[in-house]
Amino acid sequence: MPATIQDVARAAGVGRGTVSRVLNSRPNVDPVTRARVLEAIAALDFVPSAAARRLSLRRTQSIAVVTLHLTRPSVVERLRGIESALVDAALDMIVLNIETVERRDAVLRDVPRPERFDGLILISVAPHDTELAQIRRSGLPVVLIDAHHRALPRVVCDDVGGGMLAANHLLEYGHRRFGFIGDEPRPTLGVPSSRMRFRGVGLALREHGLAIRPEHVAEGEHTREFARELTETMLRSAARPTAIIAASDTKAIGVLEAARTLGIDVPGELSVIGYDDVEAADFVGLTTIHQPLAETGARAVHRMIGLIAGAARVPLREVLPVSLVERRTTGPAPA
Amino acid sequence: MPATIQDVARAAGVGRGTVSRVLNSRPNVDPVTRARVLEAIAALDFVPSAAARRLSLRRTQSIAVVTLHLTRPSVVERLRGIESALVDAALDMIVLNIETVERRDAVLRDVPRPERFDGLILISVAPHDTELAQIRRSGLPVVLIDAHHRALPRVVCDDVGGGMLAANHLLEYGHRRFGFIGDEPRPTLGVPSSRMRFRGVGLALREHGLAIRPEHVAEGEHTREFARELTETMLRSAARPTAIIAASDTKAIGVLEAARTLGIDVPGELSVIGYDDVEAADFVGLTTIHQPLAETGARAVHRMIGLIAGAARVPLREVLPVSLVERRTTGPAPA
DNA sequence: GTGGCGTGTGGAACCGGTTCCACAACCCCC
DNA sequence: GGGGGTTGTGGAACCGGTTCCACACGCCAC
Repeated sequence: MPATIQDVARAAGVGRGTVSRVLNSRPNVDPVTRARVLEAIAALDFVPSAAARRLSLRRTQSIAVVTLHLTRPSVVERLRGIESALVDAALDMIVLNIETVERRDAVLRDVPRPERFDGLILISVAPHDTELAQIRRSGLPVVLIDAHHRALPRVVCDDVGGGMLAANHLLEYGHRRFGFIGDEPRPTLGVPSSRMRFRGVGLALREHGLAIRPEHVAEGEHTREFARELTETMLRSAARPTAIIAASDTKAIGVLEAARTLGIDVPGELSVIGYDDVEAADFVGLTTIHQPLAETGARAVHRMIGLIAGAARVPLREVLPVSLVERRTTGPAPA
Repeated sequence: MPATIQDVARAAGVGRGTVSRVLNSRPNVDPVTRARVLEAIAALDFVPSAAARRLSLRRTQSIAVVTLHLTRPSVVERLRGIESALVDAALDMIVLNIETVERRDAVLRDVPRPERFDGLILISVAPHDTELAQIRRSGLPVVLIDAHHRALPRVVCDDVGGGMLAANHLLEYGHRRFGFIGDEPRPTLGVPSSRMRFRGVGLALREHGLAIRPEHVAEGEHTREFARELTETMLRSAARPTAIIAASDTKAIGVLEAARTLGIDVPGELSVIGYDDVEAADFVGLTTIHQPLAETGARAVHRMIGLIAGAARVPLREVLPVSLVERRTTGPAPA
């Protein structure tokens, strides 16, 4: 049976209020008294009850983190950044994972409860307007990661910039005909970062008076197999692209497989760029866009702590820069 | 400001005790009264405060999950199984990640606190004896996953069986000279599952009157590069093995790289088997051992729920079977 | 009619903290 | 030496649930 604040008070011969003041290092405690209380705390191996604290303070000391597809490497990496930052702040991290639309709706309905959490961090999930209204009513601070909502603080990586980076890298190699393999343009779950990367590519090309042909844009399910199929048809077309930008490494690997089965040499006849820099990208030798994923998590936690402390919600949007990692799947355009 | 049980009691014209009885569907409540209370609950959109509940019940409704290397795919997959099972049981999952020895010790010191958690699930972490004593004193139920401790309930995959499975597969292909690439035999963090897989390999070979040569066993750090280096020296030896079993897919991919740089054909001249069946194994075409990872998580949660309800700690050890996934890196032994 | 029992109910006490109020002790100054 | 301010402290009230006790009421049996 763990000791309570009352036990400590008795042992130190003081009142409960005084022990509480010592615990929270409040002023107006005589140094001698403080020492006696600390001694009693040590002697009894007293640790304040989180439950009682929460009830009394009406703060839970815990943050709900809602993830979409927990098992994706990019999500886990973000989670790691969040966990580490939350530990430093002595906040508990409660993870809620979403894999289906039903669960998404259930989670977003149940989560805005001030008596359960002090704040919400949503990864790749943006609330609908009715959900937002409910969150607002609950008074809970929210920070989005890798998601967009005009009215909520969010930490994102520069998807448009990443698309431009990829395109410019290929343009420098002299490529003129580009292909793009992306996610479904209107995902039922999650956020269209794929679309923003595509926009970045388009912007970079336009600066050179170029454009990507509609038949060289293929969007669909986030699997390797699907990407391979899409790529195979694209590469069989007459004026096939000399460079393909994929919205994820998983897709890029599908692209590489398609090239292999068609006997197209990479990077001799075709350059390929991925996105995410997952572990697999390294050993496949895939050129890709690297994002500071763990850092997005850490930044989001800092924003959250600020919001809990009452800071303003500005700047709403925090954008972290991405970088290009060149490996062995990109090279000069074929003559 | 959310409604409290007092508000409901007033609205329904009953006492707080009655509302509580209705909430917890206790007997001895008049159906008419019950209906009136439920009506009031609905009208006020009342949700009981978790904090107050916890304090009063002296139960936290949350489970601490301690992970070693959260970002490894196998760990995340287990976590997914745990999360899903905990949600079904209306328990919160609080994740604590370990990356360093210091943090390991800090987490194991802080975590056995009954006022914070109702139970502990440790993934790939086993407590020392002094830590175990402290956990025992706290009275918290513990379940280990992928970890061994003679006195604690645990859910593991059949590592020895997995090793045997791999070896038997290669024996059927006529291989006689085997190599093994494993983790450090005495890891500072974590559990020597690598060693148990090695034991399985040894057992299977012995049944055929074979043994693995000491110079064909290389153990070290869990990285691809390291595995590649170890393999290169092993493959340069005179009577090099015709089949290599790696204790993880990451290592196996290092093995494949080594073979490629030395110009050794896989599976023509060398067969390679990994362990884990991570996503990358699929697109590399790696033959590997598949483990029911998410299921270990779910099983652990069920054990935990049983323990919380007061079930006995037997059976202490629960072993889940593994299976072999044959892809393109194994084949008949060279003549 | 009355004693005994079961059922439904209100309300006090409790879980273990925090906060606020009241008050004592002391210092200082006029 | 009395009024006013500061400092340190104890203790009550509170956070919002659960649980237990006491009691009212109805029913049945003797």
